[in-house]
Amino acid sequence: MSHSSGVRQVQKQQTRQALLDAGLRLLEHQNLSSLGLRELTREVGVSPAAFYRHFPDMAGLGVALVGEALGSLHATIRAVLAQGAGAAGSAQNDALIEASVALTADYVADHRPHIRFIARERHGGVGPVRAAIAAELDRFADEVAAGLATQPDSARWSAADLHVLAQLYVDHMVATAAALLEVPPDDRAGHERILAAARLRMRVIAVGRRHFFDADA
Amino acid sequence: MSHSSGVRQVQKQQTRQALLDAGLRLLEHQNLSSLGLRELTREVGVSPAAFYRHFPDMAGLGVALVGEALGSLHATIRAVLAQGAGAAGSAQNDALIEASVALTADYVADHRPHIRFIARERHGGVGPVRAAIAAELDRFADEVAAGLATQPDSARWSAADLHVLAQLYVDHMVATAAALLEVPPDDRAGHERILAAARLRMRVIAVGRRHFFDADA
DNA sequence: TGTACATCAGTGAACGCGCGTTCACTGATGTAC
DNA sequence: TGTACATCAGTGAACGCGCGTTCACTGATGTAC
Repeated sequence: MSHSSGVRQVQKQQTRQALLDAGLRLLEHQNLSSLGLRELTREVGVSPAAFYRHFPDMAGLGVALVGEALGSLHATIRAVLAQGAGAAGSAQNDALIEASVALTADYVADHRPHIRFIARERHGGVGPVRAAIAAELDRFADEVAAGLATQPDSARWSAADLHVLAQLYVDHMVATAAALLEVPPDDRAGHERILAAARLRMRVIAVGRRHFFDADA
Repeated sequence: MSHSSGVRQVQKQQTRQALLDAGLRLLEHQNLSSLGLRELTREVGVSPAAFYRHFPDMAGLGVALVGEALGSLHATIRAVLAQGAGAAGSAQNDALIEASVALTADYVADHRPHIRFIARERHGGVGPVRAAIAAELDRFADEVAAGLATQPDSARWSAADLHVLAQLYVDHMVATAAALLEVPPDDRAGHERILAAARLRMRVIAVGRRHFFDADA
């Protein structure tokens, strides 16, 4: 039988993970397209040729890093949005906004290098990586749109328009995450300034959604 | 005297411009940090060493490209915003939104490579270039904030909060420009879909601003 | 205007270097019986 | 359990190549008188 947990498989996974970890470390200050294969394997302590046992090329490693960076976020996002299901009124909305902003802040704090990588490569030069990021962000927009749809404030909204609106939320969260990266991790004041701005903008969007179909909108 | 329009100066400027033009062309499919000096000078048809007569390094060329890409936009933005000064009501707002979206669409159509470069390098690996882009976008936010301040819908807004809101407009325009780049230039349907989504999102933001201080906001 | 000297944009050769990829290999792990 | 064979992650050497930077240079343009 094919032992998926044999010693050999485990060791191979360890090397693969070491490549991903070292890649993330080296990508903190450079683009994926300027990261060298030899530079990476040197950092890990394996021979250059060993790289090819795990990835076909650097784009392959980049796509794997996208999964690592964003894959675990879907469940978390759905959980946050579920707490707002059916809720109405500005108090509930504010609670949801606060939860979203806190989620963003926590995730950036815990995954700085991953988020930096995503911000760098989102519009970067490596096609497959750009496509992988776009696909993940699209899924986020799907999830946000589904979450919005459960709220009374979305009553008169079509599914298509809610999806367009969801993209605005996602873009804004990515922009907020990128802004947080520009500030040193221990700059609490700078950090809080960015989060306060994010809350304000999200509130404007939420108010706009609620009043969008008003007579004087 | 120092002839600023002597033959020598003119020729030097021509070579400098040729470097910028070739750089922009080559950057259509790669990052600034993976653009080679020899690759660039080969494209222009000068010796590698000639590069150093014009720029200290690639980051220097990148910063010059940022100025080329965004420098001319400030006057245009101010002109568009001025047409909304003092105007109120959703009709005027829609006209202003339409003008902003049209401006974005036209600028992207006329400057695809420049905008692609900005999107790539905004969070890219080259520090001075990132800083130059951030500075230009900050100036845009200043201008948008000043434009918003002249409108009745901003009556109850503080200058600081208007500036935060202005960043949302700027981020959204950049996101729209980046989305336009993902679609082939001649795909009119895809083009129009992106612009329609941009209009919808801008209208949500505009409605949110107007009703932000309502009792039930 | 003409002449003698200064400037400086662009040249071309040279340098040492690290790159990505290939290949036959080794030896620990896995499998069959 | 023990033995003989298969698998395959990682090795290490080799390859040809293009890179960024330096340097003394050339010759057209500019300046002084």
